[in-house]
Amino acid sequence: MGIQERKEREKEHRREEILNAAQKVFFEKGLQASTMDEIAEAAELSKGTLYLYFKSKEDLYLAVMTRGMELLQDLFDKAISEADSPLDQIRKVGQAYRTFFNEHRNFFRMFNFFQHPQFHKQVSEDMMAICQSRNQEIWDKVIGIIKRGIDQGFLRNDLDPAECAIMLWSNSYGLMVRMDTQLEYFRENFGVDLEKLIDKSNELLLQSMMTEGVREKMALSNTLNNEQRS
Amino acid sequence: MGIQERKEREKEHRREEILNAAQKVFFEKGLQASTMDEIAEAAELSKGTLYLYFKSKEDLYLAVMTRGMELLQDLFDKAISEADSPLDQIRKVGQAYRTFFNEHRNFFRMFNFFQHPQFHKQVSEDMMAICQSRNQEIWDKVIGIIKRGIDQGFLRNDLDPAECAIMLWSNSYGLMVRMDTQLEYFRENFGVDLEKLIDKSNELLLQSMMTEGVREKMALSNTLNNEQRS
Amino acid sequence: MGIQERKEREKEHRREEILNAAQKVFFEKGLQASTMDEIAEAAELSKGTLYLYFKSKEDLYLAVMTRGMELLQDLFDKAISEADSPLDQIRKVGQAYRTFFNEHRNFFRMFNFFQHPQFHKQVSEDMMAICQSRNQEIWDKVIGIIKRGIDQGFLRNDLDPAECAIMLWSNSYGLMVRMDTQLEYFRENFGVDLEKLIDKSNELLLQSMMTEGVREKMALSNTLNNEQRS
Amino acid sequence: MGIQERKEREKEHRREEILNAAQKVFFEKGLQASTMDEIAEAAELSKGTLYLYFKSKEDLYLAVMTRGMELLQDLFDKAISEADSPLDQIRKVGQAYRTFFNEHRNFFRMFNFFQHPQFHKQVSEDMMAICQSRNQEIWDKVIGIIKRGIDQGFLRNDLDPAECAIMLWSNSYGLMVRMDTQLEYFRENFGVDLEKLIDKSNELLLQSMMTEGVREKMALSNTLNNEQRS
DNA sequence: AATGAATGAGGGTTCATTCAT
DNA sequence: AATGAATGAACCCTCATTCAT
Repeated sequence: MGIQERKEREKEHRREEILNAAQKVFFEKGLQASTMDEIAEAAELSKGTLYLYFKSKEDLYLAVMTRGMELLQDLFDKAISEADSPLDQIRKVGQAYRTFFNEHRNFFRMFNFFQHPQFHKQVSEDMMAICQSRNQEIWDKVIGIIKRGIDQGFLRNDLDPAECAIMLWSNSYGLMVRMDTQLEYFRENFGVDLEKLIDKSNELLLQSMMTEGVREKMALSNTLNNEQRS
Repeated sequence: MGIQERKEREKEHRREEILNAAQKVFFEKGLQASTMDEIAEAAELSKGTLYLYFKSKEDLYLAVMTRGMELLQDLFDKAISEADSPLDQIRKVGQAYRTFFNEHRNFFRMFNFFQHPQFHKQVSEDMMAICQSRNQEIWDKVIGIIKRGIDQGFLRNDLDPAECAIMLWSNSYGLMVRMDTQLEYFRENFGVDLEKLIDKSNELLLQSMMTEGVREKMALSNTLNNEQRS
Repeated sequence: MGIQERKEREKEHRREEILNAAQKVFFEKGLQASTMDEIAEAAELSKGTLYLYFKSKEDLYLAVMTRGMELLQDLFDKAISEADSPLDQIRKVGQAYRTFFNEHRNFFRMFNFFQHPQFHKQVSEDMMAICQSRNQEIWDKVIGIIKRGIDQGFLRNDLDPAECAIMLWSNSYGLMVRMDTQLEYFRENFGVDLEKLIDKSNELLLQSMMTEGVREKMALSNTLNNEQRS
Repeated sequence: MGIQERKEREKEHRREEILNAAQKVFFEKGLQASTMDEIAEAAELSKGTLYLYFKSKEDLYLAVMTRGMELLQDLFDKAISEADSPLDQIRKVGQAYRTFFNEHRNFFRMFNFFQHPQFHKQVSEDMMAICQSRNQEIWDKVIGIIKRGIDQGFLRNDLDPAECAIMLWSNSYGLMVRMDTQLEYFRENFGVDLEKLIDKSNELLLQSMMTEGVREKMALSNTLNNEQRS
């Protein structure tokens, strides 16, 4: 048994090494421009070995994407579990998304890239199905939080939870894409700090979704906080 | 003279035909996955002929992108010139962007695609420069409108025009990407109509930027309009 | 009649212009690397027009080579006619060859290039035949001079005129090739002036072919010349 | 270990096979007119395989040239080491060059071809540098021998070793080119045996460079030899 | 399990030549 | 006579994948 287990572990370890190499190369060049040769070299393995662990280049890419999706899900799960109220959950999930964007930019870009319908035609249906299912898990999770926020009276009950989730997400997403591609342009030409703008914009949007009472309570606590600070 | 003119026209016409063919192929497969053979076949011309009109595949791609950028600029220019107030300009430009998204979806996707840093590595610096310069023209135009809106008292003067432009644009953009990729998913699972959500979300955002007076006047006129309709 | 003649002249003139252009391009890049487009552009004519005057790229190349061969023949003919003795003829022809090398280096190289058997396979048999016939005319001429030199007692009658011609020619030729490719190398590393070496070497070789009497007479006249100079 | 060595040998062997195929094709058609397809076919391998062993067509060509240069150098080295006096070295090196010309005619032609300035433009600078450095090694070697011949009193000390080397080499070279291209012409039309002419011409030239004493000693030994023979 | 040699199907681009105008 | 648009056959090189060892 022990031998078999060790072999199992070693195999898993080798798989991870290959994934690390592939991830590095894919991040740099994207799916098409990356070659199996490069990945093999980065993994310090022969090209043939890659095919023992992954059945194609695309399969490798999918495995890397899966890593990223798991990473995002973990961040979200952690945010949710650490928060002490539905409102806090929403905020922390938002922060988690921004963390993902900032600290795993390459995955953020990979996901963006993958969204393009052009891309879909170059990829097997299996891969598409897997990715979409993952994606929907995340959306279901986010919408679930908002729903709880409404049900527990934190957010206005005239709002649709799915719509709120989409608006909050898309608001962040849209600004992140801008930040990823034009951070310097806006800073230099218009003195705009996109990073702060994301925070600000998201908080404003969230407040407009809160019930009257919650908003007032929050304003009060902010005032107190500010007084304490000063 | 007539002969030369006709030849000129025919040549231009042939160029357009090639562009049409290339556009079709690029829309379907993207830059890398499209081949000159496919484009030549779509254009019903020999591959060599393509090179009489465009010096490389990339050049062809750039020409297609340029078409799209001109299209977007024209839509924006038309929107601006037809509007009768800065506020109306902002709204009409927003509508123009949504029109572009709805009626020229493939160009919208192409631009998205082009933004990816991975993509930049596969494209000449010349091409990047041209596209970025176009892009900045558009941003300058949009920010200009908002600035006028503030200067003429329609929008709150405590706001930064560039920040407003970015927020409005990114808000629409984020939702459009969602709509482009998950329209059906949200409609079927949560009954959300993304198209309406874009309108709604944009109008809300815009209102939060207006000065008190303007917002009230608008609310009044809306009431009147609604009464007239009913 | 006058009209036809003028047309004839114009046509000839146009042909010359094309040849000038082709020559320039061929000199720079050689047969294979030169394109009809380049030649057409250099001639400020359309590509199609080239084919009205020459039936192929190769044909054009042949015409340029012919020019060069005529040039060399003219130089030789002039040298021969201006000389006042067989010995002087030989010397002047040698000088003419060196003049050709120095002032029409590109033709010298073209001929060299053309000699390569590899090259022959890429060229029509017609072309080969024409060039070889020209080449033999020149050899016949040179050998003829030497023969006269022997017959009239200037050169040793135990020598074979063809052998002498070959030795003189090849001696110059071998040094010229060296000079063409390694002039700098030998000057910088060994202080050798290849140009002077050609003169010296040729004169030595020629003297070794002279009859005793002629050599003494020449030595005497050189002494006198040197005394006059000093 | 044995396995690795065998693989190493096999790989080397395969490389040689490819080189043999390439050599054959290059000899026939030259660099430009030879295609990788032809070489692959001659090697009975796929085109892709060629690129596992050589990074480009030019690299393959360079490898073939290198073979030739090594061959010539080996011949020269052997000639030098087998000779028992500087004078004998010079003679044996001359013979080695003639052997190279006779037995490796295609390499002789390849080197000629490579000298053409036109050719240089079609070849990478790296390649040029490598070939020139090889070429200079040979020249240095040849000049070195002559220098020793002078220093040890075999050759006249009023002569420059580099000049002598150039004259001897170029004399042979010029006649070889003639022989390569017009052997038949001269034999049939003028009864000249170019092969013997090279020997004779080279020996004459060498004698004119010897010191008086050496020349007399040689003449004497020749007389004796001839008497013994008769 | 791991290797890495071998494959072969393209991919973008070039260019001599033709031909309708 | 002159044009120049169009062709199509190559050419060099790449790379995902396979397979014998």
